[in-house]
Amino acid sequence: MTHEYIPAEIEAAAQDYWDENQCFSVYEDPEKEKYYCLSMLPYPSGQLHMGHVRNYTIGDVISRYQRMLGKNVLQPMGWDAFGLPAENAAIANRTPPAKWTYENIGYMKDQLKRLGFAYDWNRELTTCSAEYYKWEQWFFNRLLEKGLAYKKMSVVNWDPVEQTVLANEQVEKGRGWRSGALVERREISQWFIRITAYAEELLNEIDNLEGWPDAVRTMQRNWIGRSEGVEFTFAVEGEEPLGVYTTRPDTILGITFISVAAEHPLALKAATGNPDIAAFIRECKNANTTEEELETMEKKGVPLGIQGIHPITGEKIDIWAANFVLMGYGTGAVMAVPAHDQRDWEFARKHHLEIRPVIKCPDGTPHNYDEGSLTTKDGVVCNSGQFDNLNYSEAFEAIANYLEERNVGRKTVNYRLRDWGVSRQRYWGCPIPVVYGEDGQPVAVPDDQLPVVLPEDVEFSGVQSPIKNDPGYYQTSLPGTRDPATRETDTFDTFFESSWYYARYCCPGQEDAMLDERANYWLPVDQYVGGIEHAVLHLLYARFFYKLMRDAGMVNSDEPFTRLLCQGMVLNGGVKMSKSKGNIVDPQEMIDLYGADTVRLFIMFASPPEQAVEWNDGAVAGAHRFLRRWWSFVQRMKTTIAPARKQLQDPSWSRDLTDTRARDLRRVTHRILERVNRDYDKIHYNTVVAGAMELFNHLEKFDAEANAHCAAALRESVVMLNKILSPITPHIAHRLWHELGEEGDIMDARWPVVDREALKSDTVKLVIQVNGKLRSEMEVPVSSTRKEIESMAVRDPKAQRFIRGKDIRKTIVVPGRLVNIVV
RNA sequence: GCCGGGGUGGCGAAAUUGGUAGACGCGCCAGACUCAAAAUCUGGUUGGGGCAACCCAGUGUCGGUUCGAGUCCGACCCUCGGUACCA
Repeated sequence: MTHEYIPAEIEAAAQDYWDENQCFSVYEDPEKEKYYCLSMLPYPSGQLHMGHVRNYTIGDVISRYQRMLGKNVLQPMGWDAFGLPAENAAIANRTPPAKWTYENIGYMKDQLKRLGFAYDWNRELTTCSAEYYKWEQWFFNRLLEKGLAYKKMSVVNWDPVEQTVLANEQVEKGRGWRSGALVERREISQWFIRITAYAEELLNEIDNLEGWPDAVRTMQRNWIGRSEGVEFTFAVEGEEPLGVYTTRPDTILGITFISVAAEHPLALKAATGNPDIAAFIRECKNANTTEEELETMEKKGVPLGIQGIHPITGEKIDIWAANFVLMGYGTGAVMAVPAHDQRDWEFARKHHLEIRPVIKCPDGTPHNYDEGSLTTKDGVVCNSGQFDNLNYSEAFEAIANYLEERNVGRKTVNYRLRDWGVSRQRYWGCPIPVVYGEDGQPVAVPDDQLPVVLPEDVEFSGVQSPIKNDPGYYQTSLPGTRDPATRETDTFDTFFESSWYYARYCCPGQEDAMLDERANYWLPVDQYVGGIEHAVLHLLYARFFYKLMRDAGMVNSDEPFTRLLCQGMVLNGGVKMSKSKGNIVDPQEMIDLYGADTVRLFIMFASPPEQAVEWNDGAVAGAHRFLRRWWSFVQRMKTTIAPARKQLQDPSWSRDLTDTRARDLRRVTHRILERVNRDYDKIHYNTVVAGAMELFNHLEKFDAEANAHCAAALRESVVMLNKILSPITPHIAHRLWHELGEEGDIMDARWPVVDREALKSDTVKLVIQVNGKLRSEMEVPVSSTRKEIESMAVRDPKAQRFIRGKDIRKTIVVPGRLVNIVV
């Protein structure tokens, strides 16, 4: 059997062909409609995992489909090469991060090639190369010039044993994951990018992102968290006034205490003469910095013995230090209204603080806080003097105006979004291009001295960043002088690299600029594909960065990603594949065993792209079985259907097709095609594959040898099915295309179009329901009127059994679907 | 805690978005081929009842709207993603 299905041979041959003919290299062609399909670039962790395979197969199917629709398709690939895992590997293997990273890239690139992805490899980029990050440093200088980059104190996880900053991921139950030491909150000076200056635009433009999943749009809206409220101050004797922000000014008369962060100046000052407060502040340092931790930990506090003066009543309100308030988020102080806020209520109950209701219960019942009958929703104000009986918006206005007139407050818009902290105290990242003079003031490294190159040949044995201990790196001079200076040894957050890589793909080889005019041919990205875990951070930073580039005149659209698809995870045994769970299925083994087409087919078939997919060895074998059957079917039939090739080139070939069997096959084929095309457009590839299998089941049962009409009909279906499968299983499709004697390459073939004539049928099947329950079905002429359908349904013998002896109250006819008789 | 998803046969899922619940595949059962097994092919396969035609129940739980609900509304349970230094 020379015509056995041997994927290894077929796939290697197809890949060589694509490589040699540069089939996926694309150029700007103003004559053609462009389509930019982008998959999130991988972190080069060592090997591809199934999540990558799924992500990139989805992107590849989209790209190949769009190409067959006649578009000029760009699909690039690159490496998100900076990051923490390289440092961990360096410690574990005593390999410098750069070496480890480049080796991984080499291996993973080979794996990607073996999966047959239609990438334009000429545009490959690696974010840890100085050619790439040079432009990041250059752009940072532009942000400095505009005042969009600045320094401020900010909290980090400090490991007192290793004397280093830990990522949240490196903190386990409050302890450093290697040292086991209790982690401390520590404030250090860090670089920030002013994303809050773009908060309004980032929020408003979410409305225009119609090609994005609603879930992501909602999450981004909530993350930005625009609120309208009032900001006002409490006078504090001998101190600066204490500012707070609230969205509930209607409850201001219910304030019974104020909480400030443990790091707040008022707390620190109070601690000097009070060991209890000092101890509490020390205790607060032993906490993680995550929001989750902040919100779920036990709420603790101590009174500072100082009071703020209520701006309306003039009452003295006790100020507490609390562990759930963080310095640096807002003012570091919050007002507390325990009668109408769950957290404040719990805190007040614990510390026996006054609970003063100022909003009437909705049903008029009295407040009973021992039972916890808490009104947290807005309502009618009470116990608030002149503001009594106002509703929420009236009270909001009246109280805001009151504070504004007395110059102690004002209405304001607030965002939950905080500025983007980009400093990382790590080695394996892009150096922040700044030096510090002897006065400690930061000075930008001039453009002509960029890039500031990260030394790659380093000893990395401990957890400390090697460049922080390397005078050869950090000792320098102030630009344009001989004055000694010290380099910034922090590096950028790796989200910096992934915020603009999609634009750089458009400008391969450009050494003199960050981007050039080619970017505006390809951008914005038409379809972005990646994991839902990036719903907020990466996708928000990338949107922000794009607007920064727009305002720097480098791109001329407002949003980087027109459509977004978030693929689900790959699970095994109901949980995510991971090393720690020991449930990893190695894509390489699967490719070796079955071939890339089988792996691609399985992963597209098993689940809709947005949903989690469960790995199933048996189903993979099933996908392979299908390809083998399809392959041998074509081998068996290709001679029979060969003579019809010329005939099918005439667009009106089917007009003379009189054989009923041939016409039936065409009806089935085009009905399935109609569904398949719809599903391709909607990126429902699991049902595309189901449709392909269904069509194939029909073809296998079809007798093509009956006559020439049947042979022609089968040829149409076979060629069509090969096209339908080709974006998903491109190698076998490429080969069979040639075996079928078709011209050119299938990747440039025209996508099949539904023949409306072929769909036509004389009759239609209708379901008969009685009281909404299925009781019978009937075949009626398509031309039947509503009346005719009703009377046929009522006379139907099976339906009669449920109608007889009862009054027909009404009859509902849904054309083409059903009749429901209500008795 | 907060924000956002998801719960449908033994399993992955489908259902033209309010109109036949379970397409397609996996698994399983039976049969064919074989000395036998594997592979392959054919048929069956939501559960319960019935010789059968058929009947009843059924889409996480409870309630509601509707001629009709997996789909819409309300409450709840479980689970997954994110939570600003994992990427």
